[in-house]
Parts: sequence; structure tokens; C-alpha cells
Amino acid sequence: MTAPLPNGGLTAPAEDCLKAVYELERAGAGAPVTTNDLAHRLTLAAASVTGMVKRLAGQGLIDHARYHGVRLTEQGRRTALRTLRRHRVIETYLVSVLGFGWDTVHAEAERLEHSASDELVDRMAAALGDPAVDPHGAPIPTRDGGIVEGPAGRALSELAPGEHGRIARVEDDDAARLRYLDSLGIRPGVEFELLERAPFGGPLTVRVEGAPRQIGPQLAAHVVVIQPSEHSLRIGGAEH
Amino acid sequence: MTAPLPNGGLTAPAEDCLKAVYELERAGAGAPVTTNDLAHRLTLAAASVTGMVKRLAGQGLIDHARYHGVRLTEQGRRTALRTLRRHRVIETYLVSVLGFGWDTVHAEAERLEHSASDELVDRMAAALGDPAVDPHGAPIPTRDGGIVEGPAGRALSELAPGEHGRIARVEDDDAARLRYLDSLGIRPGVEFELLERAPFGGPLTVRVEGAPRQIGPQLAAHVVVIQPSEHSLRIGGAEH
DNA sequence: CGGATTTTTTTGTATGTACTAAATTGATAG
DNA sequence: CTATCAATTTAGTACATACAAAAAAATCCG
Repeated sequence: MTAPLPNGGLTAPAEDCLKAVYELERAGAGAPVTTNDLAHRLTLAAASVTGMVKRLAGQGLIDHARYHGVRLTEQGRRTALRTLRRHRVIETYLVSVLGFGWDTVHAEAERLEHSASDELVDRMAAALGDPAVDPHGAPIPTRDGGIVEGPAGRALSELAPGEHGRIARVEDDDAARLRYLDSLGIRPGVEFELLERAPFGGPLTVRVEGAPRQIGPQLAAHVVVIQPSEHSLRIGGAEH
Repeated sequence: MTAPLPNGGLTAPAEDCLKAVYELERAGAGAPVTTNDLAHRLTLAAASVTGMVKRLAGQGLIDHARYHGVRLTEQGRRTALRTLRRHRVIETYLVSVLGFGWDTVHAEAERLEHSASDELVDRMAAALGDPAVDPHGAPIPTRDGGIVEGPAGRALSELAPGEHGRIARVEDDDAARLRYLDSLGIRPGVEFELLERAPFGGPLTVRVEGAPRQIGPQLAAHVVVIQPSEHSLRIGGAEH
């Protein structure tokens, strides 16, 4: 009796690893996820990842081609999405019901996602009316393993001056960075307009809630926005 | 980065062990808690307990006299009570807010108590109006480390026919046994009268909610009752 | 008091998670 | 095509948790 292991019988590090593979696969457009990518994401030595990956491959949750990275199996994807659902429902519950700030819930959810049962999470979700997105704008997987990965918004950092829209999602887990963004008024649901971009990777100036704000391009890269429609006014080449 | 370890930096098994020492000390009227007692309580081999006890003693949480059992230090007591508070607040929240049955919450709380932060638990407690007891009638330690261990009720199994009162607490964690008691109408807060006791350790007949119910003495030993006052009518020797 | 029994600890083993350092494989550039 | 460099895996170590079997200590009883 080492640990309780409520849901699929996986340990917390194993669930974290699957979640990381899922997220890196998504970010990398389906390319295999390398050991180094996982090590960085999990703040682990590469050798530790190799060991974990072997165990998970042995359980049929990922396919591992030596020296060439890993891919989730169908079973691994389902498992990762269940963990992700627990994480995001918990975050939403903490913010909506218990009054936590959206910048502080990640760490708490990161622990609770491994010990909360699916039943508890389903009750939380029901109490919230089965929300579709969490406080960061990330989609919440459904009980049956589905997920709608949003309408493929663009990063704030990719827009050209004059473009405007609504902030859909902030893809960052660090409390300090989120608190900073929040202090600028940059949070999911807020309307904005990009006023200007300083050259050579300089800061962007964004109007949010009536006020002009400056934000660095690295931070802005994690802010996903949606625009009113396809006839948005594009001035200048914003691709990069 | 093996595990998150939210509160005192203790692992889940270590917290469970401290909690068990606390509970066994209480049940044993302060006598030192033996390795075997702990092994039974934790469903562990005695050898495993010895190892855990050494680590905890090294951290100053318990005093360990080889071959003579352990005692919580003041620091250990505080730590145990914080874990106990988390457990009981979580149980109460699950029952009162999320609609779990009082018979099923123990297992869920047993896991969550190790990953929920004190801040989360304080918010849950506040949402409940800082309740004094959990769904089983057990007292909830306060934020500052205090606990009021109830008015020292008597076990239902110790009463004599004709005695009556109110069920204060059910000291059992097993879901099946709790569900059975619940089906008999035996739960905290319910008024009762002991109608008769079969001889030679036979079943007790108890009137609860107007209906006569039979209950074995082992189960009844875990039902703590309080009586109207000290001039309760005692008929016959009820001791033992 | 001293042997028998019980309890506890020690010893040795296993697993999962982590690390560092060394070896290996793959990719790249000349 | 090979030397080099980066990425990855292997090897060896450590710690916490668990176990069973053996040894040691305490207790009990005649």
C-alpha cells in the first residue's frame, strides 16, 4: 500500500508525464515528443524521463522509438485527457466557487488532479454547470474523453497594429507571470486592440479596458486571441 | 522533484502515520503507541512501521523508545492535527456541498488531505461556517491547532436497557459498515432509546426514529452517544 | 529464575522516482 | 565518409516505501 492511486492506477509523476506528452504533441502539431522536450517541461533530468518513458511504454500508454521520441497511444490519450479534465475542472471550481485568483490555482490543481476521483470532479463540474473552458480559457475535456481545442486563435504576438479582438486564452502556468498579466488587464474574455509594435522584438502596445498597456513579445506569444471575423483589417505583414 | 508536498513537507505515508499515532494515543489514554498497533491501523507489516517511525523520530515528530513504542512530540501533535483538520473539513465539505453520502467520503478525504493546501481547507471551512464536527460527529481541529475532543460520551454498547439519548458520533471509516448503520437509521444527531440487550454478547435492540432495530455489540461499540444529563435512569449494571 | 512466547528490530530485497556521469546513437558539416 | 556535436540511453547511486525472513529484546509463566 504505497499510495492510494484513485483513478487509473497511475502514479502522479506518470500522469504528469502523459499530460506533458499530450500538451507537447498538441503544440508540436503531432510530431513525436522528444526526451529533452519532456525533460524541460517537467523540470527533470533527461535520464529520468527515459526511465519514466520506458515504464509508460511498457504499460501501453505511449509508443517509444528509441532516440526518436514518443507518441501517445489511444489509451494514453484517453488517460491524459482524464487527468487534464480533472486539472481544469478543479481550477475552475477553485476560482468560481472558492474565490481563488486565476493566477494562483495552477499549483493547487496540479496536486489535486492526482488524488481527486473522477466522481468528485464530475460533481464539481455539475455544480458549475459543466463549463467548457477553465479560468485560463483552456478547453475542459468532457467526461467521455472528448475535447474541443478551441477555434485555433492566433497569438497576440503575431498580430499587426490595428488588429483587435478578444483574449481567448492565456497559456501560462506561472503565478507571477499570470499575476502580472492580470495587473495589465490581460485575462480571458477581455476586448483589446493592438496599437503598435516596437521594432526588433520590442514591446507591443495594446489597448485593454480603455488603457494602453505595454507587453513583451515573449509574454504576448502565450496570449491567444480571437478576432471578430475573417474580414479583420490587416495592415502590414504580421506573419512571423 | 519527487512529489509536490503542499504543507509541512511530509509525504502522505508519513502524515498517515502521525495521524494514526494521534488517534491511537487518544484511544489508549495517552499510553505509548506500539509498533504492532500502528501496523494494524495502517494495514502495514510491522517492519515497515519500524522504518517509518525511525524517519519520523529523526525529524523530531515523535519520540521513539526502542521496543517501547512511540509518542508524538509537540511538533508531531500539531502536524497530526493539521492533517486531521484537512481530513475532516474535506469530508464535511464533500457531504454538505457536493452531495456525497457520509458513508463514502472517508476514502476520498484520505487522499485529498495530503494534497489539499491549508489555504484551500480554510476556504472550505469558511464556506461551511467553520463547523465544529464532521459528518461522523468527530471534532474538527481549529486552524490554530486546537481541538475539543467532545464531551466524552459513552459507547452505545455500554448502556443498559432503558437508557436513552442522542447519537453523537460514529467512529468507523468502513463504507460498508457505515452504510449498514445508516440503513438502520443510526447516524450522528439521531435520538434513540436502548430497549434491550440479548445476553452473552448478543445483539442490542435500539429504538431509533420510532422503529426498533437490532445491532451487534461490536458495531455498537463504535457508536458514541450523549445522554440528556447525569440524572439519567440507570437500571441494572451497565458497565463493560 | 529461566525457558517459551510475543513483539520489535534488523537484514536483505524490490519498486518507483530521481540524480550524475559515462557511453552510445544520430545528425551534421566539412 | 568521417569527425564532431548534440541528444539519448545506460550505468551506478540514493531515498522513501514496502515486504518477508532472521535476529534480538522484552514479557510472561511455571
